[in-house]
Amino acid sequence: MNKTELLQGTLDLLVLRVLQAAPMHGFGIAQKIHLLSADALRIEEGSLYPALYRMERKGWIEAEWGVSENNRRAKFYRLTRRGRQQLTAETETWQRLTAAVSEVLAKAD
Amino acid sequence: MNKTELLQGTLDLLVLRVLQAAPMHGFGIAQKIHLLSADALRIEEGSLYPALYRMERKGWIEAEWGVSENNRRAKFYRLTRRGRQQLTAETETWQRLTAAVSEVLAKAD
DNA sequence: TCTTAACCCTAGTTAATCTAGGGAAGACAT
DNA sequence: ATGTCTTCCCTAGATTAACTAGGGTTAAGA
Repeated sequence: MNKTELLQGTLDLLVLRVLQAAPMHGFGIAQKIHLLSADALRIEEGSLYPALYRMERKGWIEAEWGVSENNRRAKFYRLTRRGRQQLTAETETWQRLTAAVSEVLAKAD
Repeated sequence: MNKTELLQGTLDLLVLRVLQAAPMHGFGIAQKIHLLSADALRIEEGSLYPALYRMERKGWIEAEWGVSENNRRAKFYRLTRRGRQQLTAETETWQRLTAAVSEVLAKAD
């Protein structure tokens, strides 16, 4: 079935949402998503870092090097204003599309 | 934002579900999804036919040529037993993943 | 000193969907 | 009869997200 453990298109949404709560480094973002989803969502680093780079390039997030809770060098990301707008838009799209799929699943007969 | 009007990975699920309700030809499947979703989901023919071909190759659906309601030559698809199993599995995956995403969206703070 | 864990990164692959076409044939109006 | 519209099917090539499968550095702890 799905090799990807993620619905394509949701990674950006998840990352934006987590960063809205608080600035965070990449590794921490992945951990938080994993934790909040009760193990259901697992973000591969090979997916995450390219995604962060993409989003930075689009101006949705900004990075700054710092030191993590574990005293490691880490790159902290935070939402920009455009990132907040993007989050709003993607959240709406997500709601609309999942509602639509649910409708089809429910009413197909 | 999303250029695709679909969450990737949901097309198979939608098609399987519609075919579970009744055998149908490709064009009709697209119409039915469009209708049931109240215009929110639109399946491009360039996405649909390759998807039907993939699913037939995987043994989830079977095709037979016939004549449509409008007296046109049309290829009617129906679910196989394995297609029904696949539908069950994909429905579960869908529920699990959307629930997980919702959790993250809700509890990130 | 060695291992493990925390952190970051990238090249290349895979695969789903879209774009942008093409074509045949029935229906219907003129 | 001609032309146009609609229904139905199909495909090549592009795009792009996410994955696989690596690689590397450095702090902590045994």
